[in-house]
Amino acid sequence: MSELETKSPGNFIRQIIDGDLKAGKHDGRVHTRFPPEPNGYLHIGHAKSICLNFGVARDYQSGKCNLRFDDTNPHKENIEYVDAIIDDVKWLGFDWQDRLFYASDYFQQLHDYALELIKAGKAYVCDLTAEEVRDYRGTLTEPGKASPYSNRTVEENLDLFRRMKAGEYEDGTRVLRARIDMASPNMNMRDPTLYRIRHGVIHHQTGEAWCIYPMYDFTHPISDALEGITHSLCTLEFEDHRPLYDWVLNNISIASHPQQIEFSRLNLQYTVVSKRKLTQLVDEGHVSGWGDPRMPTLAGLRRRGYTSSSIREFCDRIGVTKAENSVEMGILEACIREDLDRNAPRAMAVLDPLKVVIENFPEGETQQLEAPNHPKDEGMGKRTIAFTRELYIDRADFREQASRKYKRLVTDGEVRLRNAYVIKCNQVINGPDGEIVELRCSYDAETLGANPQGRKVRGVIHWVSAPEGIPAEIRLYDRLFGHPTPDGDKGVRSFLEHLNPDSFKVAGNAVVEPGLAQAEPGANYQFEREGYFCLDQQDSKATRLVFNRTVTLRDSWQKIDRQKG
RNA sequence: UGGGAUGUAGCUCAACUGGCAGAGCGACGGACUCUGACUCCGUAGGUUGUAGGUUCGACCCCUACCAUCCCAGCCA
Repeated sequence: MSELETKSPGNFIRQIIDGDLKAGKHDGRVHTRFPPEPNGYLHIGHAKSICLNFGVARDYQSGKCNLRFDDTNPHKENIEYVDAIIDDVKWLGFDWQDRLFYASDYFQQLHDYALELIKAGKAYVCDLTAEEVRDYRGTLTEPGKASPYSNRTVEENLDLFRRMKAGEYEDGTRVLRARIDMASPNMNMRDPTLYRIRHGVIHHQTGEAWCIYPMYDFTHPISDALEGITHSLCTLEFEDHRPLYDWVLNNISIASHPQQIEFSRLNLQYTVVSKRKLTQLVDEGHVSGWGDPRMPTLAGLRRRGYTSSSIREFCDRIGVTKAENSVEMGILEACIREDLDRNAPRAMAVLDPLKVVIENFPEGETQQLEAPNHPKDEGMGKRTIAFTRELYIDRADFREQASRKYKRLVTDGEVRLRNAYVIKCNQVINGPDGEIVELRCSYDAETLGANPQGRKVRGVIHWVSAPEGIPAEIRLYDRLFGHPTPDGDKGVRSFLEHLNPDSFKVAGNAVVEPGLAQAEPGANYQFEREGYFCLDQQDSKATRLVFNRTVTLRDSWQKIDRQKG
């Protein structure tokens, strides 16, 4: 039953690889890499890339996938992110074996290749300020003009670059640039920056060994080549960078030449999948952190109760193409529901308790009833639940009067208590404000595991024993944004305006069945008729159980209510 | 008004590379049910962005147009 051994569906990238294999390219090897920058937590969009890269490696004979941190900008990067990313990729179910790398592992080699370019007259040290560089670059419709420093001699460039490295110059005073074509219609080819100076930052891997740091466009192709990557998969915005990727490899003495292939990033409705925006949500305190259960981060989804296999399944279902996309949240939800319906044990929890007194059940007595942990999987075993004279049902499961569509308890009506007896509501007790505070009911002792004689009971509701049940806090999460594309709405100043104020609610007076005291942190349950929940890994304590709602059950009554009421 | 890409069902993707346009999710209707869940059965939904062209035959090839996305960081 290991999903990891199941092949992912085909896509255009796998077709390219198939073709390459048939043509005998790359000595018949397939080697990919997942190259995160450790400047934030991984999100569901990264999961798409991880599943693609590691999935390809898994599905091809002797395929390999490296985990490589693209850590060339110490300003934004952080060891905390490195650790979190490692955890997340592992959790997602993938293994890079002994191939954990850092672009910073190659700083010396990168530097030496830069020297090669300088010696070949293909790179130069430029003294222009950042603004001047921008001016010289031209615009989308006008060509740029050559930097006044682009004609320095090789010797001068070598000397200047050596001194850059030696720390003789301040940040921003000089850069190393490739000499390509200032008139190229592709902006990336207008003498792109290769190295910049960064003093006073401590790199999480290399410490203070370097004060010059290579740019992505220089680092990435070389790192790929050094690792023997065959197919370098990245997102669409790097399409324009491919000529530069190839230029770098074609102009240095490196034999290997991986093939860059671009695919479209994931967009998920009712959330944002952009590290910048997620960082903003965290920094400005709109969420409790990167692992907030409402975040589309892997850490957030995990805490919310999503399983890694459901996320892998999601990635298989959405596919890989080059088309812009906007994936409905329903697909992700369908994946977790499918997983949890099959695998999560059932339990009962009352979120908004309303007291019920079974008048014809003896006071002080507890009857242990038996209930299956899963309605369709006997292998999951049984549990006992306590039935007592006083119990709780959910306030929403009672109405003084209702139409025939309402299949729950009404005054003078009957309803089945799940896994227990049929009860009848005889009397409604109101509080001083007219609020319903208690229901006086009677139970039919003949109805345990049997239908009542001569009459039909229209509904089944869940319940928990009042004296035996355990108080719990149940956190109800909903979509973080109230708009399908919060970052795509031009009618609003900031995507933050679409934050859903109801994305987090707490059912603080919930009561759960006694057996849940033994729940393991992170364990998934279906609370019958409510949804899927997991025991919170961080905040739940033996003295105060905390559950997170992962997702509700599919809800066909909502629309019925909408239609009728 | 430069360059690069992308348009197939509501959404995400298929279509053996020129041979009767399908699937998953969703929607709608029904059956079943001690979860308004699950499961099962059924229905709707397409001028394949548009207009031409090539061909016995075009989602696929050609031309033009339209729409959308990306690119002017010493970010990745």
